[in-house]
Amino acid sequence: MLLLRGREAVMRHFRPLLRAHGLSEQQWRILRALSAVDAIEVTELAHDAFLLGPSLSRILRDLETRKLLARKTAREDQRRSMVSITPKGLKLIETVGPFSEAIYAEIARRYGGTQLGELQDLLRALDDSLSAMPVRHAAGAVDSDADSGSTSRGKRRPVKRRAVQGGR
Amino acid sequence: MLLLRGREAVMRHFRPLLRAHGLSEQQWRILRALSAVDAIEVTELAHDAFLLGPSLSRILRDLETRKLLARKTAREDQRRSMVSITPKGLKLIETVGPFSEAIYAEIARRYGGTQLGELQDLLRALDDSLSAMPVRHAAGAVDSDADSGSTSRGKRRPVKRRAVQGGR
DNA sequence: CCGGATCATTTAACATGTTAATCAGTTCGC
DNA sequence: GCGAACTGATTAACATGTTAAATGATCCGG
Repeated sequence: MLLLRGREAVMRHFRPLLRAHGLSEQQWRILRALSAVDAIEVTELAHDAFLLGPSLSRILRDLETRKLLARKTAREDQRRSMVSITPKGLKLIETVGPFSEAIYAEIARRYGGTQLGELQDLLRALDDSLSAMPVRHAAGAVDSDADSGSTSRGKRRPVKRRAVQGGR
Repeated sequence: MLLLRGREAVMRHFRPLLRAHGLSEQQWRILRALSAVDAIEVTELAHDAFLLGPSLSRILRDLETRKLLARKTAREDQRRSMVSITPKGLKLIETVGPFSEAIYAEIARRYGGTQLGELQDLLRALDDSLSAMPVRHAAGAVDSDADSGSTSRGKRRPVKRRAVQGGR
């Protein structure tokens, strides 16, 4: 909960800037990630921008339409699609970047550089600790009621398919 | 970004448990908040569970249908709606709670109680620092292109209505 | 009173999060 | 080579996030 509140407290200061340039946080993360490389696969980009495939897929479609990035399928493996930022996208980054950095600097100034560094260290350590921790699968949970509602989660009708993925 | 990753690292361990009992994170936060009070107004609940009104409104509708909570409009002010948890909701909390606490304890054990405490302190301090910081409104941004896309944000057509709300 | 302002909540509309399913391209065993 | 299995990306379906608008109730100044 504190993590959620902390993130919101930070983003509250960046959102107006991004919004004024027609960007969402996610779109900004994508363009930033792209600006650091020449070209990148979609899966790798999803990792870098911390987005799930479906979200990324939709946003790429939009940003491609807006000509902020370009895609071309890799020649050696036609499943892969290589994404790269366009000059127009780069220009946008260069326009917004300084303002973003100014906000970041102001946050660091208010919060204190030392604390900010400590916080980052602790967050990285948290990530490391928990990535090594196995996820418990809640065996034996009963869930006697999850289907009595009208729009609750987990209500998709099970399609009764085998768990394997072959047979497309 | 680190805040986002940190939160995801934590929630990854809770989600399977909640899911097995037919609950989303948000629904869990709502029930937890309700279990701590007798009855509460929607706006106050939104604050406690850190949700925006519209999200809360939808989820309340669902949880009410599932009989995990109940609503009744306040007699002194019919705009206000008082929300309270039902016995069924309480029972669910009591069922899931111990497992949730076990997961939390395991996280604390792996990460270290001292670090966890420090992290919490730093997050609270961050929240405090930034809540006192004014939000800059990005005056002068040009946004020459935000409307060239097909599904980008901020593209709702302005309805050209007066800003006042009277006249019903 | 009464009509405009304000307040609490919900609805609307669209973007994103999330899981499952689909689709197309590739790999591998035979 | 060919078909089953696998992989990368997208689509589908639904929940939630987010901003604006609508709705109904209360307040308040004349």
